[in-house]
Amino acid sequence: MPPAKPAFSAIAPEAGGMPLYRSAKRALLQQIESGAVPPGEALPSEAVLACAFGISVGTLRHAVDELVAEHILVRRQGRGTFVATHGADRFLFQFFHVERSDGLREVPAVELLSFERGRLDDEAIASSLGLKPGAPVFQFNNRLVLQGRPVVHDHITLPAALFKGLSDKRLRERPGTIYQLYQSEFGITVVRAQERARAVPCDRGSARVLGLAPGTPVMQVQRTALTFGDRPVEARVSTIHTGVHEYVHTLQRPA
Amino acid sequence: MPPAKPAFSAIAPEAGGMPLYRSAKRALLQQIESGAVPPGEALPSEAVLACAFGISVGTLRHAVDELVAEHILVRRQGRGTFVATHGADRFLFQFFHVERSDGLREVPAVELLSFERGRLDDEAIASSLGLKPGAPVFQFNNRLVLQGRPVVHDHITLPAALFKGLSDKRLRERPGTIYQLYQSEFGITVVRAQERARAVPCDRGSARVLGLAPGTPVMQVQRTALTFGDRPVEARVSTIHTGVHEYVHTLQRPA
DNA sequence: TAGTGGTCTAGACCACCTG
DNA sequence: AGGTGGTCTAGACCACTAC
Repeated sequence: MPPAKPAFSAIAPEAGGMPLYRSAKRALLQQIESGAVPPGEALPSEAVLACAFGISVGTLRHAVDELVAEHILVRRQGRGTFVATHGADRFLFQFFHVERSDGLREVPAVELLSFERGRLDDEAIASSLGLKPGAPVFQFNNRLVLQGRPVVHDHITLPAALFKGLSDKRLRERPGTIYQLYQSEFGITVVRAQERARAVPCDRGSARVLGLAPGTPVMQVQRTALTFGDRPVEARVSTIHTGVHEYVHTLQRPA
Repeated sequence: MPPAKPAFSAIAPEAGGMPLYRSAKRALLQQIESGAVPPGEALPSEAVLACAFGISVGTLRHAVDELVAEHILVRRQGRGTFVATHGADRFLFQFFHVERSDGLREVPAVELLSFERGRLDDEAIASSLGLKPGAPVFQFNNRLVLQGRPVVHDHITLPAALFKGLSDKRLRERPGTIYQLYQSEFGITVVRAQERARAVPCDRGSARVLGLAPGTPVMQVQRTALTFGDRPVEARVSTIHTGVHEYVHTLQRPA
């Protein structure tokens, strides 16, 4: 069954104790998650939505405000409110934190080094994805190149159940970023991620990928990428050569 | 002159093209920065403020909403709206990102290892603080201990002009976190920070502090802490032993 | 010109906290 | 009981975009 046509029905008043704007937010999220309003598409206008939900425009705006703050919706004055897409811009500012020491940022060039379908044997990855060891997964390795230098080695694990039909060909021939592929080809929108970083001596595999001597200190970042409802969809181990480039982090949003 | 009494006067309508709620936000920020409403104190009620500014309550709330999102104000239902303070809680969740691999977080025990007043000679630190090389600064070293293990070596540089009268005694005898000291003793509120991380071989100094063999891979995090208006107030180099502990980072706020 | 989101108003009632 | 912030309404006008 293809995605159902959007259906914004009146909000059930029996929602116990929950403020109306929360109910409206949940209803909007549900329609977005279900694919009834695909990424890039415009929602009905605020007036129409408020009427459909049986609430005032101000209350609806409160709900939309929160979804905009979470980068799930994007408002464009005079045009409408749109479901967010994974453009290269968003990827760069929200999910890619490596830049040159002088602050230069660019979209990395990606090379697919290996690709295989197999069964999950790493227990840490299994638990971060909420899977049992032995679950079918795709695993592949990428080399990310910035300013002509290999800087990041990514080892990525995806639950096979969520990415049916993924192949090295589709990965190689994708037009944009990996998260754009997840979204456009598999209907999976990454909305959030958690990362844990360590400094480790570079192992032989990453040393070859990055052109380093084994044992060189590198940053190892374990990322779990999450979709709506904090459901994990990707486990990634990034090995970063921080000679010329650095891992950047701003604590609290810029005003 | 001690901090002026709070003066919330009508918003100048000649503020060119700026929305009223932005003007209100600036006016609130100005009163907070100037110390007219010290950290921990309550603002006048929304009704009073709106009346003083000559705007409606809804518009005032819009301004306050943004300051709450930036952790500059805190709302407490039934009590009032307060200027944020640097409690240990806030420090832990906003500025301290080291936790044990299993997720255990705790407030670190801090030991002051050295303290001196001198002149700035590091050019990178000078530029991050917006100072000229040779400017007078305080520099000191801390060891942070978690679960009985030395985990972080901090090297901190403060502009002497902003921290007049700082001494090793006052640092050692402070009751709470360092940022609480900045706020309560020097009127400096850290609202934001930028960090750049690298993996490096541990140098001799940090190796001694952390009880490691020199050359062990460690994370080196350079932080610039900022106050209102993005003015830099602290430069810090943290050297982190990521054997048992990790550096944690969540991309985008939890819903 | 018509439709969208952006700003703003002037109320209302509720939930919570303090006295 | 009285004051606070939290929610909600039903309008208004403006700025921007598309056609």
